[in-house]
Amino acid sequence: MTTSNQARMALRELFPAFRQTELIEQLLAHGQLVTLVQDEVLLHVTDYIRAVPLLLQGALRVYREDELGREVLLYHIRPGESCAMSLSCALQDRRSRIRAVAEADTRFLAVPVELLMELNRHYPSWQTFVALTFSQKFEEVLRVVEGAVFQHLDERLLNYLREVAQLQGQPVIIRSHQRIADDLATSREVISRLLKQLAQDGRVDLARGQITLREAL
DNA sequence: ACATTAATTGTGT
DNA sequence: ACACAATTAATGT
Repeated sequence: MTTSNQARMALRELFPAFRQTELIEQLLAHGQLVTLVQDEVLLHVTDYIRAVPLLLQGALRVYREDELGREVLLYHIRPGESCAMSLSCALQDRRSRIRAVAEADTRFLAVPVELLMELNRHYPSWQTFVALTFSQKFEEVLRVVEGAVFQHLDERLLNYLREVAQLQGQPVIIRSHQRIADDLATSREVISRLLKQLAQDGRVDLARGQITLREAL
């Protein structure tokens, strides 16, 4: 089967940590290939997590959301990576309080939670991968915390724009000021004013619903 | 092509 | 943060 072979190749390439062929075959046998278009919502706050994603292509952004509405961008998941929160939830059989959205057109292998214990028991390279995922995502969350505490908002905004541009592989970001404000947990007016500053400084070009970063990716 | 409406962005307090 | 103005895009006729 072509899709299955493509997935096999992608897994080998992107997850070199999975040494054993048998592990890869297990993942392919029980996992489900999922494709998302840009901005498609993969997971709502109230959802139970039924699978752990292994990213093959594109990117997911993961938010933590509180009781009513306020949300924080936690981290991104790129090809070759997985999601610490879904692993954590699967492990504890708890609800996620998390929202996941496709940052670009995205493809991943969804590994059902029932399989996780099994993988842990039999495959040391899986255990290593899980540990690595936790450590990686922990670092990313720390960076968010650092940013929130130490950095000024204009720097955070620039970093945000750079990250988005990089993830989707082009400097043109189609996104309203409101959306950005939500991602950075601030108000739309503030973002509008900062963006105007950035435009005056020649760092971005602005158009309605669209921001272009004037620097190399 | 024109008018109407909705969405986004700008600005003063 | 809120209120409102101004601008631009989308939609219907």
